[in-house]
Amino acid sequence: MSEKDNTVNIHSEKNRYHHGDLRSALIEEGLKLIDTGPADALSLREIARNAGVSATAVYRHFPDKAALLGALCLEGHARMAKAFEAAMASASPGVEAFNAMGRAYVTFALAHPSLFRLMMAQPDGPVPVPPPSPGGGGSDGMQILVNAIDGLFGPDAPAHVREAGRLRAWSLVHGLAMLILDGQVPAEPALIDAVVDASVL
Amino acid sequence: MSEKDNTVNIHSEKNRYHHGDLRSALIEEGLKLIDTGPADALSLREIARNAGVSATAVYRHFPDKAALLGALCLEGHARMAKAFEAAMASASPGVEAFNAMGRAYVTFALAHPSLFRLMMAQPDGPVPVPPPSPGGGGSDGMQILVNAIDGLFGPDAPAHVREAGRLRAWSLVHGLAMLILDGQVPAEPALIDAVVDASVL
DNA sequence: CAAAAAATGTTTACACCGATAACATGTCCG
DNA sequence: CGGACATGTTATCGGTGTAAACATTTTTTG
Repeated sequence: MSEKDNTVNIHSEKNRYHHGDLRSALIEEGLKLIDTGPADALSLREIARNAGVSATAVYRHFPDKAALLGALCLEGHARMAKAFEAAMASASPGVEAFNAMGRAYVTFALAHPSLFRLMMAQPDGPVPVPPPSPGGGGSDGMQILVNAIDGLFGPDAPAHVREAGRLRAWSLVHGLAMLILDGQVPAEPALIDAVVDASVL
Repeated sequence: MSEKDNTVNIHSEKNRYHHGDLRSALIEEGLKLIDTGPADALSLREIARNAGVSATAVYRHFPDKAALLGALCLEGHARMAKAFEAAMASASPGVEAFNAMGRAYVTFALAHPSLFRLMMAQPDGPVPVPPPSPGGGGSDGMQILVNAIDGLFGPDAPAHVREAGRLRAWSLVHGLAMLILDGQVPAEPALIDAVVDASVL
């Protein structure tokens, strides 16, 4: 078809370029889909379909499916960081803030099961709580959490003590979240509180 | 081929029936395969292929892929129970035995990553540590673990205290195992000890 | 401004997967 | 022997991720 009919095809704010920026659209659709089903049911083709584009178009923006999922993880970590900051803000400093953080961790996992799973299954992605290993990056605003934990142990506690405490707390909330997500433990708020509130003992 | 050459085809202890019991062979091949790769790469077709049988033959013994995986989980739980009993046996009763148990949990997870993941992802399967929910079955020899935990809290401790302690300990070791399996935390034995040995604090 | 270059999207194709249906074969029991 | 049954196979379907070749649009450049 060499003739254009009536539609302007110069980029009119919404129909710019070929699609308008795909890549963002793909990430958006991906996030929308991943919250409505198991993580392994998330297919590249379905994301593309929902974005109104051919399956192989995805490969112009991501080298493969894993890369697209990686982008979803990144956005997920940003959201989790926001949830942490909010929890941190609405609690007085000290143990209370620490527990609020733990609750926020579990709450986020339960609210976005597949996304959470995906985030944690990304071995090279950012990490919510930096492990005691050298060079463990740590994600966006998570320094807040680290500071909170370090504060609990006192600023003069040896590094390895603070690090072990960090890992212990992380393991506890992570394990609880996973067990609930996998259906091994019921999602009763009382249970969650009982575990989380003991995380610093 | 209407003639049989030399092999007897009456069931001679090993070549009985069509295959000699498939189903067991499938489970065996499945367990062999799942320990040499990621869990989601475990395909029904590959298991059948390795068992020297057509893909659809599987459906004579399992209604679908999930059922076959379920059978793998069952065997996995049996093995984990064995590991627990061994750990329990080689430690003096009390806190020491309890910590040995936690270490055994993490050790099993690291030794059989995909199988462990599969076992834990089975919402309806047996559960290594019965959660505080009513009717939580608990797997094979796991009553030993429950008894050990209950012993730590004293026999006169309220039920909900013992149950919360159980869930806390389980969450801790499970979270640690998962974080290591997902590559979020390095698998350093010192770290594992630091976390596990604090599980009853 | 026009033509070359780059970016973006589509069609086609392949190998793999889980699952169903129809068919073939071996085994057991009357 | 001969049917009834259990078991295994082939053919096929819709689904997936991905690569190759092609088409189109935007950008860049002479």
